[in-house]
Amino acid sequence: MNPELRTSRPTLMSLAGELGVSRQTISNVINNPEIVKPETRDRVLAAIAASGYRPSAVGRALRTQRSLSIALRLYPAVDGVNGAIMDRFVHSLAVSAQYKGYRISLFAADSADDEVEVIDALHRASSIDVAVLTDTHTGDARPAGLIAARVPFVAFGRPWGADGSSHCWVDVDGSAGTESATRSLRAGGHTRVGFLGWPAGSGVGDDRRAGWARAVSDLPGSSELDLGVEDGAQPGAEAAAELLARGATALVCSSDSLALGALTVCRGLRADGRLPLVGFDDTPVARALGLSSVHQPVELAAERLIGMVDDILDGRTPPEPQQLLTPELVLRDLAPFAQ
Amino acid sequence: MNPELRTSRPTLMSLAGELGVSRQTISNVINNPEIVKPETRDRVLAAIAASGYRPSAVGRALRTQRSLSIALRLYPAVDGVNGAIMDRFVHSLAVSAQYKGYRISLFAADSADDEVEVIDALHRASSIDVAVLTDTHTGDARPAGLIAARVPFVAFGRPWGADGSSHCWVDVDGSAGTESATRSLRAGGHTRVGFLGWPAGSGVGDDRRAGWARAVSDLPGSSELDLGVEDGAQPGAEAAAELLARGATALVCSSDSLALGALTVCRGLRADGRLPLVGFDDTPVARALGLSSVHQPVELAAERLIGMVDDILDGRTPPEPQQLLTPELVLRDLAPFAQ
DNA sequence: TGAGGCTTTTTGATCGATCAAATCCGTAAC
DNA sequence: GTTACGGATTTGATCGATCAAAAAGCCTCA
Repeated sequence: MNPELRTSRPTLMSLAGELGVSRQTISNVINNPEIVKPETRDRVLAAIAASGYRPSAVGRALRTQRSLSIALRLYPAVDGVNGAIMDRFVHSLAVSAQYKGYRISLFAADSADDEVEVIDALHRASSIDVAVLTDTHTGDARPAGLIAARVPFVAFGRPWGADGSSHCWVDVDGSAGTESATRSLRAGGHTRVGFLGWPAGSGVGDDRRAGWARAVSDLPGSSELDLGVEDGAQPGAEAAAELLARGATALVCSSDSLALGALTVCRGLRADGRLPLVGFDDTPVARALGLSSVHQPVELAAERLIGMVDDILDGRTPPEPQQLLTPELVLRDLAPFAQ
Repeated sequence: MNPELRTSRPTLMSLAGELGVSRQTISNVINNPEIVKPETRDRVLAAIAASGYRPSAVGRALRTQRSLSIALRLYPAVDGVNGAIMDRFVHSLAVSAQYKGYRISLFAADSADDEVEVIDALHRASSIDVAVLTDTHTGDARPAGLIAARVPFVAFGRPWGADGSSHCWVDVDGSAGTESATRSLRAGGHTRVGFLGWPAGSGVGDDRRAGWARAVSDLPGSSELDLGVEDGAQPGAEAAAELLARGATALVCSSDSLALGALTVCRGLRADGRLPLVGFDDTPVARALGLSSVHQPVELAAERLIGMVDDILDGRTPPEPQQLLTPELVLRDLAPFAQ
């Protein structure tokens, strides 16, 4: 290790020596100001400000047995337009965490099992107090794994298919988003609204499909206007063409990737500048092209998750351990250059 | 704080007691295995494995004065197609850091000054050992600020306009990327290759422009085929139209955002499936659309930066404190749906 | 004068590791 | 048979904070 870098920072002891008070008094000024005599407090605060003293997070963590760090797995950049939603989430989480005095500690993993293993290892090493799971899916083994390892955690995403009350989570109601998108298209006069989604079986995908289905349940023949394909622009374009051939005049998609693909095919459907096409996730591409999309309130989700973390670590039971947030439909006119 | 969560993890002391050896012996097995008698070592290793013991990162950090944490500022998700490059970088950094035993600690900031302040505070609190700067630009005050605060750091990006040897950095040679893109278009027969970039003045933008300029310096009249506009698809489309009007038959762009805008305008220039149009950053959108682009080796950059961090913290002088990496041109045929 | 009850401050112990130095032990040399 | 040596292991001190409890200071009142 490099000794040159060991800039001798002030410590409770060094500050106490200079000030002629005990270390505990300074500690109290920081953690329990109300029990210190006002004059003493002011004198100490001035000295703290002058010296630039900051309590060592390490010393504190050792004594209190709290690292105030939150583990978050970073997935490899996905090969598609989506994933941008995760950027926003990670940033929001960093902001909320910082605000409440926590730090986000990143890690990478090769698989779900590996993820649990890494989290467990970080936790056993007291590097982190708690983990945040993202991208929950049907048959997700991570919650059970973490419970077995006794690592506290919260999830961004419902425990699809499993018991929803076994742990804390926040999720966005995707079906509300697609339902709102579908009804908006119907309000525009469309009676043949198709759904361009993923193959049945994924929790998120089925949920988004369900919202569309609710909104078209009174329209006969709608079940033919439902296609499930792999995510991506090319599959989206092909499936969109098929849906139009079956008579659809408007489309709701499970992702902006699919919508991007559908864009070209749907150009003919344009009324005014707006396309009867709605994507999902409100990614930068959708904004750039002027594509309508469903916007997830990830900032809010992050804030709620950090609130739960705070409750858990302080020994409180989160008042609302499971929260479903409502997304917002963003309607846009196609960008001039894309028309 | 919640006492229920204090699962009493094994410690050096508890393990030592059960095994009948001293704590230091176990410590040695972990940190200096070669000085421990093989039989003892095996016995200790078995006990470590059985108990699931992991050295407390906190205890270790307190003693060694090294947190093994690296600060990284997370920018708000930018409103554009770009920024995706940062995703890849952050992920790569997490991977490389983890591999070398470091952790990435995220934080958010409102401004450059705030960023320096937060980093300094984290450093004074011993939460981090070192910081990684990204998005360096002309007139960047952060390096000087961190040097003044005596916080070690490395940068992803050159110190544009400033002394390049004052600190460690890794950057990608943007001009080599645009030059290669331009030469590739010329090899395809084009003699009127335009450059669609940003207004002069930004280090990154001027560098990318310079690469194009080098590659067309022998073609008279090329200087008219250079436009600088704000980043974005709409400005890109408008500027592309103007360049074509001036006689350009091929375009090299400073970003995939600009290229996305140019895409529509350039459709007529297509020869076979490939467009004489090259973007920059190789973002997911470019891949989705089948747009040629310049790919930055961010994984390598991250690896090199972590290597430098490792050198700095261990008191070594990095053998190559400033590194310029070469990007790679990725040529693609337009996706069928986008044609 | 000094005992009692506050408020305010200080002292001792502890969290879990590593460094540095001391001790232990078996073997070889004189 | 004692000394010296080198490998293996153990002991004491320390990193920087907080908790818990003791001590000190101050005012009141008998």
